[in-house]
This record gives sequence, C-alpha cells and structure tokens, in this order.
Amino acid sequence: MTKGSDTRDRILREAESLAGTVGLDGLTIGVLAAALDLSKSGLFAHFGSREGLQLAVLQRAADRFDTDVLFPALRAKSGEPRLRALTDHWLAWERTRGAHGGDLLAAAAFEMDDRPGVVRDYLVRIQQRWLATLATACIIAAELGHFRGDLDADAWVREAHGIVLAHRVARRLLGDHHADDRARRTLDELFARARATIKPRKRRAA
Amino acid sequence: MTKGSDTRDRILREAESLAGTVGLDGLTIGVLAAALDLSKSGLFAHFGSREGLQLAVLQRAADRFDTDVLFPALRAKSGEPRLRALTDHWLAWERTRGAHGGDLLAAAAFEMDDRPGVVRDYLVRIQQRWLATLATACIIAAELGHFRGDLDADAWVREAHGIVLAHRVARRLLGDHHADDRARRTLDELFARARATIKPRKRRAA
DNA sequence: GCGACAAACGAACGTTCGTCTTATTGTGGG
DNA sequence: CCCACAATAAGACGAACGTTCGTTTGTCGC
Repeated sequence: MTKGSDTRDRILREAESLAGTVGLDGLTIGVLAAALDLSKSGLFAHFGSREGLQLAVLQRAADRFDTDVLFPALRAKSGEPRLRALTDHWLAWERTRGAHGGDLLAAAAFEMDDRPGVVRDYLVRIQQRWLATLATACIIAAELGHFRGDLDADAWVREAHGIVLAHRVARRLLGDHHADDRARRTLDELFARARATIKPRKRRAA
Repeated sequence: MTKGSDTRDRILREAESLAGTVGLDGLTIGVLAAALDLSKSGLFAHFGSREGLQLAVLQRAADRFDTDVLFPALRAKSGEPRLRALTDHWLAWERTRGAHGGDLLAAAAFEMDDRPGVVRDYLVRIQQRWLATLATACIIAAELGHFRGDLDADAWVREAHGIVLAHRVARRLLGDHHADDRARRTLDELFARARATIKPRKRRAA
C-alpha cells in the first residue's frame, strides 16, 4: 500500500508544479511521465484517465491551500486578526511556489470557466467554499465590533478577491517587483475602510 | 487582395471566438479549419505558423478592444467622465461576447504568464499600454479637480483592474447573475473614494 | 521459497497535432 | 483571352496525444 501511494504522491507533486506553468489543460501524461522517469502506462494506471489526473492535481492543490493558507490562519484570534491572516496567507500563496508553480487554482479558474465537466465543477466548489470562508470570517469580525456593523461582507470579499487577482497579473505577467507590497497596502486600506465606524460625510458638490 | 484578407478575417473572427472557450493555447489549426470548412493547409498558409496564428488572434482581440472600449470612451468628456466610460466599457467587454468568447485577453494573461515567447511579450505590451491609458485618464481627472490631488493613480488603476478580474470569475466561473451590478457598484465606490476632497476623519478607538 | 497481488513497464493502437511540399483553383491586368 | 499570381486544396510527414494491452518486476504473508 505504501509504495503505490508514495509514487502517486510524487506524481502529483510534479504534476502540480508542471501544471503551474503550462496550465491544467496543458498538462500532458507523456511529459509528466518523462519528467519523473516513469512510463506513460505506469503513470496512467494511477488515475485511470487524464481527467482523473487533472482532478487529483486540483484536489492536491486544494489540500495544500488548506494546509498553507486556511489552517495557519485559524490559529489567529477570531475576527479581524484571523481575516487578516487569511488574506495575507492567500497573497503569499502564489509567491511561495515562486519561479515555477504559482497559483494553479486561480489560473484554472480562468482556464476552465467555459469548459463544462467534473474538473470545472470541482473548481467551482472549492472556489465558492473559499470565498464563503472569507465572508464568514468577515461577518464575525463585524459581530465582534472590529468592523462596522452594516458592512457588506460579500462585497468586501469580492474586493479582496480582486486585489489578489490583480496582484497575480502584476507580479507574474507584468513582472512588477513591488506587487507584493502594493497589494498588501491596498489590503490595508480595505481593512481600514471596513473598520471605520463613522461613515465619511459625503459632500454634495454640484 | 480582397479575397485573401477577407477569409483571413473570417478565420480570425472564428479563431477569437473559439479561443475564448478553449484558451489561446487550446486553439488548434485542425479544429479551426474544420469549423470554417477550410483545409488545414489553406488556413495555415495565412499565418505561417501556429504562433503566428495566436499572435494574429491576439492582435485582432486587441484591435477590437480598442474599437469597443477605448475609442467610444474617448468621446466622453475629459476627466472623470472619460475614466468612467473607460471602466464601464471595460466591464461590458466580456459581457458582449457573452455565451461563447469572453475576454480572451484576460484569460490569456493568466494562461501565458509563465510561458516566454513572442505571444507573451505582445500580451504584456498591450496589457501595460491599457493600464497606462487608465492611469493617464486618472491623473487628468485629478488635474481637472474631479479627483483629489493627492490620489495615487496607479493604485487606483490596480483596484479597478482587480474589480474587473473578480467580476469575470464571479460571472463566468461561479455563474453569479448579479456580478455585473455588483461590479458596477464597487466601481461606484471606487470613484466616490477618489472624488472625496475631505479625508474621512479617522477616529482612534482604543 | 512459494503463491498472490500490487506496481511499473514496453509496445502498440488510432487520432490529432503542426508543418511542408506539390498541385489545383480562382481572379484581375494587359 | 490569357497569363501571372494569389488563394486554397490535397496529402503526407514525424511527433505527440490518451488509452489499452500483455508482461515483467517488486513486495509481502504464509
């Protein structure tokens, strides 16, 4: 039992890294097997189909996301500190895999959004679960008085989501070396805005 | 001359639509030729290579972006109105191609960000050009007094970029039917925040 | 050491990929 | 009308694709 699932893990580790650069759909059994010094057929047997492989890769990435982003943040104190930990780890998530790799999940979200199938379905589920987790943490922060009471948690999460996505493009595509700091500062402001208990008086101009 | 560039246009139109669903890298000459009732070789001759085809598709998408997003917005009055027109048309850009299609450029940005080559290079250029255009419009809005003087234009553009990206995921992957309205409202707030000349007094709590 | 079973292999399958060469069609200028 | 040339087609190429097959290797309980 241990030998089989051991190589299966080696396969998935390499597959995730590889899919980070060529995309989940660009991931190919032949190339993957060559990178691991395995035979195509031996590798194939572990997953039964290409789709099975893609699904397993996605599953592994989601697991790693939980252990690297979600669980560590749960150790922070409830409310704003935890939400801050969640977003910080989220932001750091792509950076960790640095050169190769990168956030496979976000890339897949853009890659698969028009291709029905089990892979897409799974992707939708984990994406929704994550956004819901953030929203819950946001609501708790409001209940604890860290955030103002009338805050729209979903809207807040959408903004945070956007910051992370824009950060990825700035960093990975445009090569902005300050992308990390800038995204963190934007998050700072997002938090500050949610914190303010007094609404900024709106001055009517014309 | 007219016959050749005519089918070339037909090819690119179909190619752009097709790449919108299968990705720029999933775009294949055989499938494209079959969809157009053309021979692979006949189609191939127009571009000389697959990379040439990808580049041409990207170029067409960029052109269409200019005519559908940039140029119409330039008819709006300088300053905030024009910036608002730019972001509104930007947001509508994905929606137009609706069912199929979709924003090929944003998808390619996530797809290609780790794959060097002329395609990626071109993508970087048009992406940077667009963000610079927005930043310039933002600065002008500040100079005209529509926005407050100390506004960080680049930071503003990054936030707008994030809103559009998050909108795409919400709409295309998660199937949020209210994504359009919500993104527009978030943009409203982004504009309002840039407009405010009086800084919201920060009240220290503890 | 032997039998059972999981794990990996090598070879081939039919298909599709991008590309190239050669031929056939269509079309506009003299 | 015809000729030059652009536009498209037909077909084949080697390689890679996902998948299946039968076989070999390794590992463990008895």
